[in-house]
Amino acid sequence: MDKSIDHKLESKEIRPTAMRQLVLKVLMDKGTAMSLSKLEEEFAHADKSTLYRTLKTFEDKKIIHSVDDGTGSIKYAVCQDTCECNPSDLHVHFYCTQCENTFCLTDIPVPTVNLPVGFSLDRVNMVVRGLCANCKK
Amino acid sequence: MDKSIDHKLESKEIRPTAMRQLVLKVLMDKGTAMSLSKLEEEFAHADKSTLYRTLKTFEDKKIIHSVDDGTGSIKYAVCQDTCECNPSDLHVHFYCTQCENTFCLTDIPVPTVNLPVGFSLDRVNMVVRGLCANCKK
DNA sequence: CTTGCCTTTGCAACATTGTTGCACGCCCAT
DNA sequence: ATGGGCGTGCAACAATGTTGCAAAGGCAAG
Repeated sequence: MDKSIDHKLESKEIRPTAMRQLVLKVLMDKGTAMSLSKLEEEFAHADKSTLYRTLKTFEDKKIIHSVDDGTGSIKYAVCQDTCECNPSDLHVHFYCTQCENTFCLTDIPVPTVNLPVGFSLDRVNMVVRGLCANCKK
Repeated sequence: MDKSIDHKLESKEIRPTAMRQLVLKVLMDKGTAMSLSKLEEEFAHADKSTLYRTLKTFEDKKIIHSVDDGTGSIKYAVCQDTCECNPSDLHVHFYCTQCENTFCLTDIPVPTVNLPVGFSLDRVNMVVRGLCANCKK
């Protein structure tokens, strides 16, 4: 198993079980955000609740973040190494309506908006829908 | 029944049934976006699927728009009179984590973002989470 | 090595939301 | 009045997310 996987897990104080190594590896290799059901397909033998709790653990420990892309199932993607999941770490996500992949546009921070007087900001979810570069051709 | 309700329905070619008049009235009076289950509470006697299809009809005919605020249930709010549900009509939504209301910030258009080369935009969902003016006090 | 504890896993059941098929009733136009 | 189309109500269902509980695994102290 990849050393960097173990290191990533241990650096966030997550015991590197076989399951967790595999899930993290798949998420890192995939490049796009994945849903729980997609992970279930990937590991045909793994149990749903195990995967579910694995994702929750990862999210709590901030090695992945969740995206609600409007498809009805929450997607998960690995955080940048420097990510602390603060508002300033938030980036725009892109959902391709054709290939149905959800991308992290890590280079594009969520624009700041001037909220009405009295409103305070905690977190922002911004998802752009459209066609990705591959599907647009 | 309010004349303006009927007029609104007919101007979008929706037959003004009693159910539809009531639902539209509640949505207009409420001020915040409502979910299907919230509507069910409002009309204790109405059937879920009727409400569901009423909302779908309204959405198709563009007198309401849907918001996925990340709570797991889709909310619906009446469109501005001038709204055609185009990208340029899109505004930011705000979800208050305390009172759990979802507001249309119709004055705040969704900021434009510079997508990576080759990506094309269809629609944007932008939801800010935090505390509203009422709950912040 | 064995024991005991804590964590992780697997199985099952469940809640919620959203969705659809079907039959009935209503209204309108012919 | 009557036939067709639309709207409604009931029921069942799919998908997603979530939890309780018991078994399996790893780790450390004895």
